[in-house]
Amino acid sequence: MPYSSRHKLETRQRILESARRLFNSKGFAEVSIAEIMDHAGLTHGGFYRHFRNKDELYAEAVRWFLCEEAPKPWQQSGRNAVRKSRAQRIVDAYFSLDHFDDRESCCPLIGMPSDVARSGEPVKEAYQDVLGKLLGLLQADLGGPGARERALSLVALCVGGLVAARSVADPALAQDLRRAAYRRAQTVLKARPC
Amino acid sequence: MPYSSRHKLETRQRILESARRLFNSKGFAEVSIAEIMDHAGLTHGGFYRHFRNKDELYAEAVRWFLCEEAPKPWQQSGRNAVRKSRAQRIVDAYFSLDHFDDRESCCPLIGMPSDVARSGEPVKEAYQDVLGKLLGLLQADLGGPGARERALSLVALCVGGLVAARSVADPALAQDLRRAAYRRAQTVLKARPC
DNA sequence: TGTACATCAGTGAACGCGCGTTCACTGATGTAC
DNA sequence: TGTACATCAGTGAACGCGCGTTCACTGATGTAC
Repeated sequence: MPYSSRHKLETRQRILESARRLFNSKGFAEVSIAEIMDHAGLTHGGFYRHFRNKDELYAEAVRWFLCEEAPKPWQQSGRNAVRKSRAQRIVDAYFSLDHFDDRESCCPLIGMPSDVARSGEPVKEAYQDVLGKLLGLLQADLGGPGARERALSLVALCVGGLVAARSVADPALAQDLRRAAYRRAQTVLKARPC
Repeated sequence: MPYSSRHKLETRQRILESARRLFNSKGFAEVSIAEIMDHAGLTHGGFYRHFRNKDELYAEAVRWFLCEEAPKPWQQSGRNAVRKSRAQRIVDAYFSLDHFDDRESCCPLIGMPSDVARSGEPVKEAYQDVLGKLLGLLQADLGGPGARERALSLVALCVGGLVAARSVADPALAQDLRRAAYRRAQTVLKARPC
């Protein structure tokens, strides 16, 4: 079996990374396989050595966000943010202006939600894996009896605050939405529900 | 000028209604002009008597949700829900299972957010008109100094709670997300931020 | 160690298809007389 | 009131294009000897 399996794996990962970025910023239907392969430094024909079809790639690309070597904002063990809990750091990173602006590399939870809602089960499962990961991190960190409930509403605030803000024409309104959701998330983080 | 202007307006509205439903449930790129015209009882060629192109239709279709004769859930003056404030009724309707399930006729805020985020200014302006309408209703009803801030976080919870729930494979998790966001919205409705 | 071979990742032309858009035409109907 | 006409909403064939997918081929490289 020539071409080491390591070589094939690396190529596959380049395709996935290229796909993740393009799907995130342009959406499923607006990205062609040729474009994805081109960004991965390949030609379109080779695609089918790695994936069965475009739909399979989509599900894998969503999930790829979890496996990616590149550190997620909330995984950077913030050495200069010693006082902050991990949940606090996750929420800070999620609502940050950088994350809002980064259409290519942002979390797929905010990059492609309505496309996923209209996709098949495999894609929704991949989305759920990402959402479950975030939910689990938050819940574990919050602890206590209401942890899951609080984590769920934090996820809703994260997704809604950024998705709505991105879909609005006026930048001032967008920032108001993002910041209001962020402040509300702070109250969820800091206190049990009133 | 044969064919009364009333006739042309009615045809235009049939196209908009058809487009709104199809864009909501399938997304911008996944719907063809022929399909929209077919659902409106017309053939594709006549489309360009009413709209300049598909993009223009998209923006108009988002905005059409506001003008539509069909009553929005939160506009039904609930005669049998006398005790509830209008803001309360809006939030109840928004998070209802019916609204969650209705992919065709749901609010475009939750039907097409990520498509809109990737579209041009006219589409974002239309989305903003809808979001602004909801925001204004909530804010006016809440009243007081923190009203806008609370209304903004309610919108984030509405959008995030339903959009995330729709993109997840496990129905139980979807309902957990929807209900947790709803309960959190109740605390925002009932009390000033802690 | 060196060589012949088999494998299969990657190439690029080709395919059929559906799309957005255009256009010559039809025919229903408001208006002028 | 009745009729001829002009307008333009709606039709459906046609266009060029880019897409997902297939396939015969190339050539790099791991393995067997």
